[in-house]
Amino acid sequence: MPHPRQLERSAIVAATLAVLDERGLDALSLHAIAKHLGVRQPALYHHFPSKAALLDAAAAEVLDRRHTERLPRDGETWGAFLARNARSLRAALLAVRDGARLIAATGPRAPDPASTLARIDFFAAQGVSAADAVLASIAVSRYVIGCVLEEQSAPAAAIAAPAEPAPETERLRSIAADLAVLGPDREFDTGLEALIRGLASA
Amino acid sequence: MPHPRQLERSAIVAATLAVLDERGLDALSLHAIAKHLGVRQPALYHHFPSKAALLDAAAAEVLDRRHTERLPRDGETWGAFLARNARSLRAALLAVRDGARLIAATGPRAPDPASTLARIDFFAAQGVSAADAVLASIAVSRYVIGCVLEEQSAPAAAIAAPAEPAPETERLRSIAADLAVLGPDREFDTGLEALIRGLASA
DNA sequence: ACTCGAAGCTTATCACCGATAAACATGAAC
DNA sequence: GTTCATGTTTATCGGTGATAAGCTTCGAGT
Repeated sequence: MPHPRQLERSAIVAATLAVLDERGLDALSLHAIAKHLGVRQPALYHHFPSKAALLDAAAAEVLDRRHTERLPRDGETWGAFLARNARSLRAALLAVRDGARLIAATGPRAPDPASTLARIDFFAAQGVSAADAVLASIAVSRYVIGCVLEEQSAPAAAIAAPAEPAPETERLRSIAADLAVLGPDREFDTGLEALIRGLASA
Repeated sequence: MPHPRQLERSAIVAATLAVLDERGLDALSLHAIAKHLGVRQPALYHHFPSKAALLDAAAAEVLDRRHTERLPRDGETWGAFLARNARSLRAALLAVRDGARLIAATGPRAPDPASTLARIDFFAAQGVSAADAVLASIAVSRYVIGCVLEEQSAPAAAIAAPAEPAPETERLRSIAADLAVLGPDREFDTGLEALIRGLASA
């Protein structure tokens, strides 16, 4: 290594996430990332072959760092595990600006085979077939991504505010207000718990 | 209207969807759309204030045109309606290349108040509160978007194919193969039916 | 019927993006 | 001390969304 290597992959990924939090995914440019590192833009290409590869690494970093609840615990029901796993994934995506879009934009992540098999065995020990276990896991993760995608996209203005206050819309406003007090967490949990409950009664 | 107006909003939207199907969302440029219309790129700005507005219109067009099953039928249970609605939404998104990403990229769509209230009344007639009705609808639509997003993003290579065929991975391959024969529709329906079943047993 | 104004297109151009090529610097290996 | 690969730089390319200014054509007003 002939150079003091002032640039490390991990530093670039960290800078990427910092700029992402500042500017959002749409305004995330290699120029901005390089500037954040005190470096010129083409320097990044010595560590990542393309912007897409850099975003891939950033997405993986978010999941590795924050999506911690990935393994089942002893004595846990598979439903409880799926719920815990889902909430962990959601928290990870919410922790970064445009986190869901970031994960969706990058290619499909491949969980390491060992933990996948551990999951399958964990389900099998409770009488769930491998196919059903994978189907349930997929359904839950897709629900989570769909939820966070909308949570981060919408400006939290539940139902659109129309120009003139017709009597109908007043009723909608009131319903939207009822929804708003529940909060996004409750909103998410309602669907999550329903999904898992339904998977259990298959 | 002083000019023969060779360009109509609807024609522009149609061209946008055509180019989208040819090139995909990432390669969708105003230049390509204009070329498809036999027109120069800045001409589009006389009909849409920005590319985002054009994509908004295109997304709305997809939903208006293809997501047809939006209203409940007489005598239908709310679960059956939600399932029919969800499958219609999924079909609409799948009908266009990158359909889910298109819908996700554009702002939140506001369904017209009348049909929203009709939905709520339909749920109410079966003893479901307005808040629960909206929560259920939101959960289902988010699940659908999450599903189609992954269906259109993944190259259908269920679980990643590793380089060396370790004994573990062979088991995974076999499970993945079992999953693949079920097909994406069955995969989607499994989660959808579970979600609705769970919502019903709240 | 002639003008006039504006709609709708054009050409020209801008700043910015991701990406590549080539030149330059630095430090380790011998 | 020379060599050379590594990692940076500057310069540049094609393409993007967007804006400005000019030209053409029609419809409206008198």
